[in-house]
Amino acid sequence: MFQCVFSSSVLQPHSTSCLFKHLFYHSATPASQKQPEPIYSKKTEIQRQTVRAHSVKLFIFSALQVARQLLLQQQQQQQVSGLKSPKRNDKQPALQVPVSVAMMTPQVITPQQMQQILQQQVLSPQQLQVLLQQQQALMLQQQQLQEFYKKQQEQLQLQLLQQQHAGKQPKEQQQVATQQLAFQQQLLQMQQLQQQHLLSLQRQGLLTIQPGQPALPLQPLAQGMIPTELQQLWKEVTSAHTAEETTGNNHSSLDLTTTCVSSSAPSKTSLIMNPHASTNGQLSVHTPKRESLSHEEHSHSHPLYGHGVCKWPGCEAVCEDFQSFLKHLNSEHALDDRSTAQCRVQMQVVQQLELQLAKDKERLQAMMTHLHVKSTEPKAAPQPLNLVSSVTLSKSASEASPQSLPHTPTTPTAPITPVTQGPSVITTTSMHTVGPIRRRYSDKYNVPISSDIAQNQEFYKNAEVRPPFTYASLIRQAILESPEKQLTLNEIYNWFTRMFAYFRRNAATWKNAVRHNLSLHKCFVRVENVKGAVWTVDEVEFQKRRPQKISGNPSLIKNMQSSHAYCTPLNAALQASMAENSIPLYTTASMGNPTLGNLASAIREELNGAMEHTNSNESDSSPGRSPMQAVHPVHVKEEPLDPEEAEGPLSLVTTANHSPDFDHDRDYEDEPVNEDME
DNA sequence: CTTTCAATAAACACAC
DNA sequence: GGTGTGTTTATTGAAA
Repeated sequence: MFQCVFSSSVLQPHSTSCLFKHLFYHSATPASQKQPEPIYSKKTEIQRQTVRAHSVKLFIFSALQVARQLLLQQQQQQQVSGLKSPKRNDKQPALQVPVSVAMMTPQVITPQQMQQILQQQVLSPQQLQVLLQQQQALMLQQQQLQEFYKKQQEQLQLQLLQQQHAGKQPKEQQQVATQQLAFQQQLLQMQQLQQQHLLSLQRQGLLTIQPGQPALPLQPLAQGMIPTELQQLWKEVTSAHTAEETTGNNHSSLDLTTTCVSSSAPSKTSLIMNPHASTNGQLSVHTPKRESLSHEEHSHSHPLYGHGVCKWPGCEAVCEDFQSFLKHLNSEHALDDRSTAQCRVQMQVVQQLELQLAKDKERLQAMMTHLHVKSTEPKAAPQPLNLVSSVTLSKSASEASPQSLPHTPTTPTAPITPVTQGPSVITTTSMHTVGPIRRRYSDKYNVPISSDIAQNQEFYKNAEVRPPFTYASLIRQAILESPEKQLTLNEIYNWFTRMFAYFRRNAATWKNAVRHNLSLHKCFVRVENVKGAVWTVDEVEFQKRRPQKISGNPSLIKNMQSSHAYCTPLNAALQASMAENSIPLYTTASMGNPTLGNLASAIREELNGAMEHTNSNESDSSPGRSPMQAVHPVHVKEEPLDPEEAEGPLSLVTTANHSPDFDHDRDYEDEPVNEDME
């Protein structure tokens, strides 16, 4: 099947529809064949998907971490239930709330569902990042609730034992029971919240759940007790203990993220909910929790608050202190459809990833092994990595049945690694696009082109993802990567096709674009020689036009400039890159934290405005280089074809001094340019 | 809403 | 005449 990919790369369709036909012929879906989509709709779809790809990168990468946490949580939960449940079954069945079961239930989200989620493209990468943090916070909270519950149960058992022996202290016991009840209530409400999130998600169309799909969360939650029952019990108990519970320490009781876990002796206070919360059937758990976090010490640990900025997805409102943040949170991010929807998405993702985690790990391992071996392998035999094969498979699958049946995890046809049907498939599927894009691709995310290309080299080579850079940037990169800083047009072509699978199709289109850019931009200087002509880069010219095209997420830029906050947003971009491509192998730290080297390099490059990277493959990960150092002085001959521009050492009009085979895997490598030039 | 920028398409010229 | 290369213009869409 991946032959199809490569054949289509060889194919030079005159139009996108031609390509579509080609693909559709290989597709099993008659339905898709019936849709003669207009070219421009394809274009927009393509660009949507290309952008989406970056979201997906982040999405998958971060979610893996969450899934890991989830697994931990599950283990703990098993411990809890295994240890505690048998003892207490007969005594207080009403208190047998399966802690966090709802969250852990492996509700299978199909790749299609995920794809649907992702295709909505409602969330920017940054939003996803924050969302994931939010999700992690939720998980953490549940975990801690769980632990606390465990401790409460232990305490209760202890007291029950004491009572059995001494037959005293019913009050204490009741109090503990009350605490547990309250705790369970909180759990329940949390899960209700989650369910509500999911529902609103569905309502918004963020998530489409097929009828046949397993129902999502929260059914297991009430396994031992139905909500109304809990409510009733809660009312009863709280009415009995109102006095002591509502007195002083609401915060300590609710401060689950800190106190309950850290202190071995859980607060004896009640886990009472906010009074106003209990009046309303829809208790918002986070409201009391947020308030409880009003301690300064907690502010920095709040996942939605950091560096004076609200980290709610897409918000980033500045809050001077934690209190203002809380106000902001409660006012701006109330329990509405949007926030709940986002939360739901993450829940689903995490649950899916939980199932996928083991497989992905294995796959990652295989990929690492595989790619490490072939890192410098020429592409004479462009054996499609598993990535590519998965692209192809997923493409066919998704085209064949966009929504019908989930990918079954049983696709072990791949020789080395199983072709996963999870995020990676979604990634490649959603970004698998055909046809030209009329889009302004201006160095997305502010990730420097050389870094991005270097980090995602393998990915770009194998996945038909449009690099998020302009033609001008790419051409420049191609030229600068060459030893002589000059390339013939054909060599530029070859660089494009070699480095980017995306440019293995629609050759007429993008080659025209390349020529157009070469001619149009003053930064590209044509130098003639006997053999023909080569193109060079006038860096001054290039830098002149660069400030205008700084686009990307403004918040990203903003955050990147604050040295403190650069970790999160830039991280998003880097993680996005790393998660999507096959490179995490080179940066094994990527599972937890992106490599600081790359980070620093990226930041440095970005803050320096623009700097050249020559052989980005090796040099990009080496920090500590100044922009000037990056410029190549070799074989540079000042020849101000544009005299008004060639004002500095950056003028890179070079001589036609070409070393023959700087490019081993190129078709046209045997075009040594003569030394002399005119 | 306007401007700017980039992508795309296409016509044309020229050389081989 | 075909092809590759290079230039130019126009259109379109996205973003500022």
